[in-house]
Amino acid sequence: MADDRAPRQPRRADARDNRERIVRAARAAFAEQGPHASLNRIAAAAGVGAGTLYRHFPSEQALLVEIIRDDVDALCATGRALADQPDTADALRHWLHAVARHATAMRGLVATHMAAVSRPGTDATLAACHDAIRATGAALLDRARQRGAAPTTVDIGDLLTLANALAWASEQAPDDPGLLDRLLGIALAGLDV
Amino acid sequence: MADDRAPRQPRRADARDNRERIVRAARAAFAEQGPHASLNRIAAAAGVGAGTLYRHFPSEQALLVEIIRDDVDALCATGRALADQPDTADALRHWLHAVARHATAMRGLVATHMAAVSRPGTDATLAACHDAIRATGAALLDRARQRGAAPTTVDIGDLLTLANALAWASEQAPDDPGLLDRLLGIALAGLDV
DNA sequence: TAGAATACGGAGAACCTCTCCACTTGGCAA
DNA sequence: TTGCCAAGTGGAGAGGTTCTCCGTATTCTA
Repeated sequence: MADDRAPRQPRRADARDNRERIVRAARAAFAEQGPHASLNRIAAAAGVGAGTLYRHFPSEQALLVEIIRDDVDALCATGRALADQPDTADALRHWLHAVARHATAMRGLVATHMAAVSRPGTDATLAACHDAIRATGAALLDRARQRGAAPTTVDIGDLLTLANALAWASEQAPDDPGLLDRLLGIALAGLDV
Repeated sequence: MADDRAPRQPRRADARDNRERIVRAARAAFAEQGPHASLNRIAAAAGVGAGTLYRHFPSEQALLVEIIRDDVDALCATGRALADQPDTADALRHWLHAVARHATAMRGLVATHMAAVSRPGTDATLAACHDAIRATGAALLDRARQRGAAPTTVDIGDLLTLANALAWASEQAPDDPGLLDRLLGIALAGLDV
């Protein structure tokens, strides 16, 4: 099994450069070919050897984490902005849509994320991303609840899992671009009691 | 790409025997190790060579189809039985639960199924399974609609996709056995308008 | 500028799926 | 019963994958 402790910031300038090129190549490859993009090919595209790629990112998961970190920040910012909206249920619904859309932005990311979160030994950065999303969602859900706009029994973790599941489903049917919105529409219909 | 036309019923007794042993080994392997169970190992466990496995089942998908066919029949029977129930919305809900539970019975099956259905060149038997499930669900949905117990805009295909998506999500979190029911509860809350 | 710390890269180990084809065997016609 | 041949077998191997190892090269620091 791969050792997930790799230096986050290489000391040498050339290494930082390589790391950056690998991330760029990986972003392109994952977006284009999905989760099964070959790490060997990514290394070649970045102009480095396989050993170098694995030195920087000991696993596919580590690479994905690097790629999604920025997106998560944006998602949390969106959530904070929505917290000012008067219609609390609508804000929550909007945000769950955003979460699902974010999840589908990079094919195969949802599955990796979901699989990782529910398993021990998860990458610390990934766990932090997950916590940030969860906290943002919890704030929106609490606010909706204070206005009686959401059943008190619903858990924010479940809502996020739901959004991710629907994102995954819509990934499976790339020919049906409207699917994600339709599924979210059905699933969240019961949210504003 | 594999040629999916393999003889459904071998002429020779020894071949039928081998085929059966392969299916048994595959069922055990998929249930235990999930979708990534090695076909080589399955062949070895069945006591046949890799070539023999591939002669009977040209792809992993073909093997899975063999395994789920019986389950699909049972699912459709359940659907027909539910058609007599007075509470039409509840019947539909019950059946979607059954679909989701069926989907989680064999780890990794959902993903393979979903991926296959939305792609051209799908195995004919798998397509038939899918059609049977869809028809059963459509009957239940129509009946619910006639009593005004479901929004007229909801499509049975979307409901099935939803059920499969939630099944997939619950597969990702094997430590949380109640997840599937909770997610279905949230997602179907808006169904009895 | 020299030495030490750091990073590189590609050969190769160990897996995977799937194909090919020389060989074996079961079932049927005589 | 026997012998033929279509049907079936199995494992070597092609070509892919992930990931490791370690001799070599480069950068940083004192």
